[in-house]
Amino acid sequence: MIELSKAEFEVLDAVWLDYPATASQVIERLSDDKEWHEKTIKTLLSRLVKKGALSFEKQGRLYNYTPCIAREEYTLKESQSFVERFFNGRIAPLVSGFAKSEQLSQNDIDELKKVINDWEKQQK
Amino acid sequence: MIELSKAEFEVLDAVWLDYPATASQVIERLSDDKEWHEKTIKTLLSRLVKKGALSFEKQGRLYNYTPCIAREEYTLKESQSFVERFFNGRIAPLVSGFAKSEQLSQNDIDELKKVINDWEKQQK
DNA sequence: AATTAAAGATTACAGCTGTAGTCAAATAAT
DNA sequence: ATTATTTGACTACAGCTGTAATCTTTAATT
Repeated sequence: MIELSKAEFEVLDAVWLDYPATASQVIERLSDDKEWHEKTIKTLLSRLVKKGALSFEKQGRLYNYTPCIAREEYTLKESQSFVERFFNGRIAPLVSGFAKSEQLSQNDIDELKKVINDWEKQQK
Repeated sequence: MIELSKAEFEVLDAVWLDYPATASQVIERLSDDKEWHEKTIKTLLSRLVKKGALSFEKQGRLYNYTPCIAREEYTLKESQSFVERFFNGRIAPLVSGFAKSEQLSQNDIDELKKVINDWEKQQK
């Protein structure tokens, strides 16, 4: 699995919003939340290319970046390894921790029920 | 929040198994799964002390290490920040990803149902 | 008492990370 | 055409990480 740092992931996330995207578009998208210098973001874009998370095509002197992986695929793999490391691969203890510390809303519960329901339907 | 690297967490996890624990006990506990050199583990123990994750008391020339945080507390904080970063703070999409990719067993589902049930009871 | 062994402290070192600055080439502006 | 600007490439640098080796002190052995 491609290993990305937190900062790299946030930049990739900005590309996932809509792509292909140029460096300046990515910089624009990140400008609200982040205090990053333009150069910083460009460095991170380069590192993402080097790591194989982004590809690009030249459009004149600009680069048009496109993710090499789907967000869902990446987050799933990260989730798996997270749950493996912290909870021995079991997901319920993670959810349980949220529940115990009042981190769950009724909406979360409803969503979880739906996931369970869909799963059960899937099993026929 | 104390930031720990993966390797540091694994060493701390070995201390959580039973503590206070000496360095050689920790080394022993890790010897099955890990190929780590004794020196490596001692380095990680020192770094955990420096980061405030472990404290120790001298017992003669040995150190007896004790965690400064509970495992549940640490994993909860990590879970929160994980879910925040990858799923905008919502837990259901994480579970949903597991479901879609056939990562859930009937047992996981049963455990999740129990968590939901307990939560609902809690809300009276 | 002298020697050896073991524990922790200190040092090492390359690769990753956050966070840019500088440089060279291409383009836009005058 | 010349100059200024913008883009991406390359360079920088300290702190974190993985992975130990060496040094110092203290305890165990002979």
